[in-house]
Amino acid sequence: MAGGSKRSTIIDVARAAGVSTKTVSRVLNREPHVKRELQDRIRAAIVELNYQPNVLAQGLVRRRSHLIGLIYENPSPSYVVELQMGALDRLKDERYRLVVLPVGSVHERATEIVSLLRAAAVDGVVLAPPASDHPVVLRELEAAQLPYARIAPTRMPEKGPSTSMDDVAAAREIARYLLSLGHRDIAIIKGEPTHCSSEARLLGYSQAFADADVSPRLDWIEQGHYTFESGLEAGRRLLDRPDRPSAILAQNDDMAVGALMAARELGLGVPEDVSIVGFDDSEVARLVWPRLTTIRQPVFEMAATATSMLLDQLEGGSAGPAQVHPHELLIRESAAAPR
Amino acid sequence: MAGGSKRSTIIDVARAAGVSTKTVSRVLNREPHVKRELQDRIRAAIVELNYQPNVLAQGLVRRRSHLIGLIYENPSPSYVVELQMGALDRLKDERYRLVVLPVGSVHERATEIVSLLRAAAVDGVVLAPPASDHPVVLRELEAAQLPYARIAPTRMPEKGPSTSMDDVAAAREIARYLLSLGHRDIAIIKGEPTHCSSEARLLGYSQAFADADVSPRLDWIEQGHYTFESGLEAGRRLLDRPDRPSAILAQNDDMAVGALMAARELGLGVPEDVSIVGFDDSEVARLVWPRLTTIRQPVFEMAATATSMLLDQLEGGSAGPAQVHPHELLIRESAAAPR
DNA sequence: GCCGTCGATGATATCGCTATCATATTGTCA
DNA sequence: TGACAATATGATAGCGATATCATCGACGGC
Repeated sequence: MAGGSKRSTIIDVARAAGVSTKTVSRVLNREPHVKRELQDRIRAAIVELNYQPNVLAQGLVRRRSHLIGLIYENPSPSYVVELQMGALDRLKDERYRLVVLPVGSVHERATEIVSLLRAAAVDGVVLAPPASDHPVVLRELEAAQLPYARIAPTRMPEKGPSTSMDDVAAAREIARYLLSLGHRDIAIIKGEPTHCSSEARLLGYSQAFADADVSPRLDWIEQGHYTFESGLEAGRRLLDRPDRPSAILAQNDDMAVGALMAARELGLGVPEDVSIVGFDDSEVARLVWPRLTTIRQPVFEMAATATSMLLDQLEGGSAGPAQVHPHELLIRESAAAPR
Repeated sequence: MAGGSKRSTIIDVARAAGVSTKTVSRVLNREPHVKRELQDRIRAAIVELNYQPNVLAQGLVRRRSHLIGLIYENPSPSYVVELQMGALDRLKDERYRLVVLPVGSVHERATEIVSLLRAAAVDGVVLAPPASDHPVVLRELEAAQLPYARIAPTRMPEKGPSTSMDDVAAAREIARYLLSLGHRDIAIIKGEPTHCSSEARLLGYSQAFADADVSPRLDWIEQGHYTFESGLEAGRRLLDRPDRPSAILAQNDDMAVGALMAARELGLGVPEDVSIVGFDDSEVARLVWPRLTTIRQPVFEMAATATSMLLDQLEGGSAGPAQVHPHELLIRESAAAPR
């Protein structure tokens, strides 16, 4: 192998092949009008010298860093990893790279996000909830002319390209499932209030209740934060009372697992004494016992599509319409008919 | 706010402040020999124009992209996220950004990793297992003169800066714990064979067995792959036999949860009928019931320290000695004395 | 046979910044 | 007070690529 200790430049390649740098550049970028024979000679020189173009120099002149940012806040590892995998899957054969930019709280530092992105020199950004729903973030992004694609927004559908699932329909579906099992005393554990998805899911639940002529009890609606701990506490409050519900709708799996744990603490069997369902189909949903009945959220697909949309924009194409990915009700063992 | 649609350059700032670009550059980079009054004027111009230096241009001239790569293969989301959080925590106040580079199988594409890194234009790379243990990867990295820092290597301790935990001692400790509860019929579920940690942990187990004069049964050693599914299958094989073990040492938590599920399928109570312990203290360890007795692996700390070591190298400092972070035996409910 | 077009190549400016060196201006000490 | 160092600033040349424009043949049509 060529063991040169210093990286070779386009000039070295040009010299080795006996042509101008521009011609090398033409070959590199697959521009037309270079004779076959010359191309071969240049390609050989590139291999010989183990040449790889300097991405920074390319970026400087093309005004493009080939860096894509991914903004998220979600604390659930499996959600985050799915998100990243989806984005990376789309980037695999491109020369774009992914810079991860978790933000402690999008809500609190919405105005800082743009300068974070500018400092990171990304060409564009994929926004996961709740950043994808934040008006300030979107406004600043537009002011800074930074292309973006939104994952699972619930508001302002006209703003920028987006990929989503139908949160309302999904929530309605899982609530209807509980109702179909015969449950009428159904409690709800809501997610983080700053995430709009929690409102959308709540709406879906209410629609299902209305369809079944069941009126939800307000004192059975608990506020959580999409975390295991908040689910545990909410579960304790709901289940440790004489008039406890026969089923719990948790707005994500982590909280559902928390509620599961609360039931266990109180000696209640799931699903015999209380049914518990989640939302997301995160990894734990399959790992706990009983395995959670839940809604599979197409996180990977949404991330991949959003990344695709962003790339289209960066390459000068059009945004394309919002794309909705299908969800799926996964029936497992954590819910059954009430006794 | 300055609403200029085009980004301003250092030239604009220089013009606005009535100085040369070099002087602006000096202020930007905190070089000495600029009068207080001038500094203030330049800073004001920077704010006024909302100027942020072009990272690509800086990188081109400084031969530095300010990008750090993170290579990992581990399929466990909570491990990956911990790793990233640790690295990001250290990078928070630096101007380096993190590019995530998951690799399907380090073992299969060891030689491609360097060209992947060169294409990504990273200044250096943090290697998580098993890349941190792979001789080919390390050799190629050195040939390419790409600085690296290793997380949790088990071999070749002299190669490059590294942070680790004492896998052997940790494994010995958790095995000793099972022995101290009175278990003698102990099975083992091993992890991915290409990861050296699985050998180290096995060694630790054997040391504990030897200390207690217990000889391990070879037919109670199952091969897994650090995944839930492999743990489930191994658990089924181990527990569905007349001479089943009274305890299982799983080499990570995902497999331990799999074994837990297998026990449940077979109607065995944990820990009454069989004790199961894991390794890692990943998120699920606290979410399942019974919660897993396990070893807390200081992943976050190792990642943060490794990143720190890499940064030191990049800034011209020395590598520093290998650093060992303490692990911790976490006693929860999944293990008890045998009946 | 002349002009226009297209194909193939090279020379050079430029992207936005920093390094280097040159050039004042001031301060210090024998 | 002169010499020399230290401070303060600017002019200019790159970093390594690409874009633009110029150049030079070859070809085809009338």
